[in-house]
Amino acid sequence: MSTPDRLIEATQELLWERGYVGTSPKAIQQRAGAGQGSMYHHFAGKPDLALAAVVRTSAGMRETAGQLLDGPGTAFDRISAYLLRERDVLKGCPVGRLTMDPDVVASEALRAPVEETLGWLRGRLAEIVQEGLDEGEFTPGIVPDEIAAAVVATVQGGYVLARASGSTAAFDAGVRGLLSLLVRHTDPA
Amino acid sequence: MSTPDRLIEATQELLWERGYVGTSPKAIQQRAGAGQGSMYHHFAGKPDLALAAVVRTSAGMRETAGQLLDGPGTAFDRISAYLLRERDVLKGCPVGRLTMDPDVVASEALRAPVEETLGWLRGRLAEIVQEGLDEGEFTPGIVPDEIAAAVVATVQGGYVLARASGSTAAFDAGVRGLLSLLVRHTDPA
DNA sequence: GTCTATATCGGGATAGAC
DNA sequence: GTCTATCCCGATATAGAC
Repeated sequence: MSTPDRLIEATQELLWERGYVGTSPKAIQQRAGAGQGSMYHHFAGKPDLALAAVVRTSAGMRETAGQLLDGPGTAFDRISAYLLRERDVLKGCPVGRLTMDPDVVASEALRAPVEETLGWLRGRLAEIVQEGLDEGEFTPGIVPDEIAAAVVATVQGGYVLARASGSTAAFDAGVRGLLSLLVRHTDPA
Repeated sequence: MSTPDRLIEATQELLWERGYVGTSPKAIQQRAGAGQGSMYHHFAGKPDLALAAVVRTSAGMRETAGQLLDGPGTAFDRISAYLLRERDVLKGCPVGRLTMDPDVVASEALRAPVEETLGWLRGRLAEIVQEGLDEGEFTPGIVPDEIAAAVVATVQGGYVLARASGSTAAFDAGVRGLLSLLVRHTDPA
């Protein structure tokens, strides 16, 4: 792999583990096996490198989620597939995590891909809920955009509960709770 | 207010705004209007001060949430009151935020109050759901602990969505979505 | 109790040799 | 392209005067 690629990948990992504030250029260089000069040759600095990493991480998340949401089955099936997919729960969400970073939120450039990605996810989920409504799969009256927001929030908040307790149990409980509420709105006819 | 109190309060604010990694002793001193020597006289160092701050913030959150959860009304009313309470949404949760801080999660001492507080909240909500089940207010079959986890996760994840988009709308949408699913499990008889 | 001085280290980057 | 040298500043304290 090329040096820029290794630098970006190392930055992706470190942003996930330690956030923007907690990630130093030196740590990036060491993990990438690249020297100081090499890093500053390819990238303007920490913000530049972070942007490249965030963009790549965001694209990866869209790819992963998209596959599940575009998959086969009913609307409920696809939402379930997204919620129940295997995750490294205790590591949290590499995209959502960034919203707790003051420097990321303060930077229009860095926040943009985060907003886009989570916005896309909500939009895609809302479409699926709408499809379910159209098919008569859900009880009329629920609002697609609200259900979509609740689904994404449950996942993002599940990470918080899991990390607080040091166990994935809380994440699973939240997901099951949401699904148990949603399932009763399906029409098995 | 005493100097230690001002130091703790300044630390509470900074931990909320910038997290543990992003908060420096110097910043604390400046916000508290205390000198270097003064801070190190009253507290052993940054971890010690942070612990005092986290404990106090946790107690405050229990106090606030407890009042709403112990309030009047049906189980659904009290859960609604908790979800719909006024919040500084874009600031996020001062307790949940800490779970994204690697140094907090790595420290048994610092993580303990976070775990306790969120655990207490889930437990209290689960009790209320159970009361609702006992009263025949909810459709049988839902699992109190799971619903409780979903409720707390929706709030914590709602903060993430709000901060990502720079708007409180996503938080509100998620909460309304969850309530819309829950309300249909109530028995208005 | 609070102040100032001092110390060490790492963050974040630039400069110029190779 | 990559390396090493160098720079400045802030993070996180300790020491000792007042």
